[in-house]
Amino acid sequence: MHLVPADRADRRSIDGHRVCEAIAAIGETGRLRTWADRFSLLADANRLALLVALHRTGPLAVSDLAIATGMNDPAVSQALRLLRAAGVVAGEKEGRVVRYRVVDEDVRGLLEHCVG
Amino acid sequence: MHLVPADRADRRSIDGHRVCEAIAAIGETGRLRTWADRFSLLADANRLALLVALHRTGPLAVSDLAIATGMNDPAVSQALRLLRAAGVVAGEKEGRVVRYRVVDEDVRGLLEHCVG
DNA sequence: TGCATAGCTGCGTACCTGCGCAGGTATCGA
DNA sequence: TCGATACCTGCGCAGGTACGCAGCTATGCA
Repeated sequence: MHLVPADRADRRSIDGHRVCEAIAAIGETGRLRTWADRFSLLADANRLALLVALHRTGPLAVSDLAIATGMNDPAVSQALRLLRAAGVVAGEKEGRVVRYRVVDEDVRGLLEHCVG
Repeated sequence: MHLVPADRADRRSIDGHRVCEAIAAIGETGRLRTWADRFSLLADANRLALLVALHRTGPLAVSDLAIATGMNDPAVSQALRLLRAAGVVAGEKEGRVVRYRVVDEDVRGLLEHCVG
């Protein structure tokens, strides 16, 4: 196996065989980047609290989320905008109330995995 | 249930009952913060690549990790220092080579969960 | 038609993060 | 002993992030 790209083939390795194994383990970087972005969305305590609340309680309004988490309204709105842009949550407008819910299955899986 | 803290009890809620459910779902913020910190460690594509390589290949030297990921040596060293400080990886010195491995079981679980 | 409410947006600030560069320390071979 | 190697550290820069404040739009009620 010669999995080391040409631009770094001249570097001396401690164990070339294991380097190739590691490259194979890493696989395509695009997939890792996707997961890193996902983790990045969960890497903030406030956003994580919003997601856990939505995941376990079901659809919730923005101001209710603000009360539950102790955040300010605009902060909740901005966090939800970020999550919505990433396709993690979706909001449904009912009159002047917007109720959000988690729609990304991968994120649901992560939430289940960490907070049961 | 009156789970809304006194400092935000005056805010009007859309559905007070669901707010209390959400607060119960969030639970103690310390646990969420711990998980957010964990996710934060996986939220960088390079760090994630290092962890995946270590998880699936086993103990690896710093320069081999640098070759496998295409990172610079100091960047790998700094990333490993961060992960080591968080108790996620541990290094074992053999002569002038330091081989790292993943020691945090929760992180191992996450790595299994996302990249198999 | 007024007015309060629910939510969104723009902007500025303070903070954090990742990386490259230069230089330092420790170990091994000649 | 001398040099090369493997790794670590300090520093500075560029870029990103989260949040508060002020202001906006839209909906519903009296």
